[in-house]
Amino acid sequence: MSKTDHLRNVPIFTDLTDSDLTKIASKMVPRVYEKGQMILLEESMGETFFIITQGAVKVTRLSADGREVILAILGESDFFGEMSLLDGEGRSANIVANEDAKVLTLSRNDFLDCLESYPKIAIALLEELATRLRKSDQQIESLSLSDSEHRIGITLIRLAGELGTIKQGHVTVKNLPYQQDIANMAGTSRETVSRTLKLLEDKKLVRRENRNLTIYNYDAFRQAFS
Amino acid sequence: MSKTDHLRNVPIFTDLTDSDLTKIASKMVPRVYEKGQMILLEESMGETFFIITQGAVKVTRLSADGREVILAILGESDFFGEMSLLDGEGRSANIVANEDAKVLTLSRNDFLDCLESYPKIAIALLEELATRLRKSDQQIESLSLSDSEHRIGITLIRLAGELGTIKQGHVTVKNLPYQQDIANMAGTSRETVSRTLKLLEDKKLVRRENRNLTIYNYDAFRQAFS
DNA sequence: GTGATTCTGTGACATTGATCACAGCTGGTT
DNA sequence: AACCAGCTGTGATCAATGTCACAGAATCAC
Repeated sequence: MSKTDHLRNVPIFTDLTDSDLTKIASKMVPRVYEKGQMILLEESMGETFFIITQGAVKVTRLSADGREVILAILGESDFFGEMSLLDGEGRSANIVANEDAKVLTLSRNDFLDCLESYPKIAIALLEELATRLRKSDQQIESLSLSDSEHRIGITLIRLAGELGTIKQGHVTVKNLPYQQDIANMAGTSRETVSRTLKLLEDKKLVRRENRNLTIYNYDAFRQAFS
Repeated sequence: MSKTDHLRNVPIFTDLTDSDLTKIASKMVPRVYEKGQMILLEESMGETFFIITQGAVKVTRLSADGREVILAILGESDFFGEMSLLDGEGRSANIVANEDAKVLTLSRNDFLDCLESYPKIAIALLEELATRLRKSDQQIESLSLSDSEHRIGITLIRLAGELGTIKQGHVTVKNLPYQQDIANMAGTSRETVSRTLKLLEDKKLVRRENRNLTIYNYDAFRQAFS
């Protein structure tokens, strides 16, 4: 797939004409990362905008004593790095390649030029940030009010939305993240995730085989946990 | 103060000329709310953009069983309502007047027109949303990793930032919110807030008298809790 | 000022879920 | 096949904190 084709799939660029896309694509520089490699470090100054063309990354924050919170897992056609370009603050999160990943990058100036030249991009980006803010608010609610079973359920829903494929009402997440990562997303411990997954399986809400997880009745599951 | 004067203080409008401001101001309709009055209900469709000219509001989400999370307390020159205008989803939060409040409102269409006509507004708004997202991420981290004492400390810092006044290194928050509200911001219980405030007072980190709270050494306090 | 209402302080108790410890699996490598 | 590393399952323990109960303050309304 050409750079331009990749850009077409990115929500904030969908409104543009092919010639505009090509113009932007010409400014983007591809990069490749291996699984586990750090893409961006907290504290460093943000100077680049990234679009994922292949693979997945995780967005994390680390506490002083090394514990990790996973804020999001991003996949193909998702983008990141826009935050510090927009408000000029330093990075607030680390980005690590969760699998081998390819990205396209845009420099700070080119990114800001895009925003000025194509108001539609700015508006689409506003839309995207609004959606993310909404998800964050949900996350804050669930961390504040829910017990671990619910938080893990909500996390599975998030994962299903990001990584799953729907087939006649049930969703399958292939290559489920490790329990430790699920725990870091749900704000709980690895052991609790282990126990809770078994519990959900006993309740016939999900099935696991190998590294895949199936939510039997996605709608009912969402009903029950949100 | 005239409508135009109020607008000038709002971050997303600061880059505009007086004549532009006046044009926008002419489209804004003032409204008044009494303390405790509901301004926006979750689930209703978002059709209005609000700017606070006086007083304060709280942004909350409610769980099924009636418990409340306070996502933010907004004061003069803050705005809200933009989220569902941007992404077209329903409201995700309730807004309640926390004290008697005056606001200016702008209809959905006028708001979107503004964004199209004045790209600077869109960019300033992007900046603001990026900042909010950053705060949400911090909040998620602290809910995931910190114990109740730290979460309450961080909440006091938030309140100091929103409502406090700095004077030679120590910050005073006049009219501290009720402990129940602090608890709902910090994701803990009212009783724990009571005990923790006393603890912080015993440690000589804060002082309380009447409804005011003083953080003795704001910088050190932030150091200790973030 | 008196009473009513709402907020705050504090002890006792119950419960959730973190942590520790270790055994069992699984998948990749030589 | 044998090994190793990293992931997962599971019991035991225990601390943090939510919940309940009630008394004492503060504030409000008349």
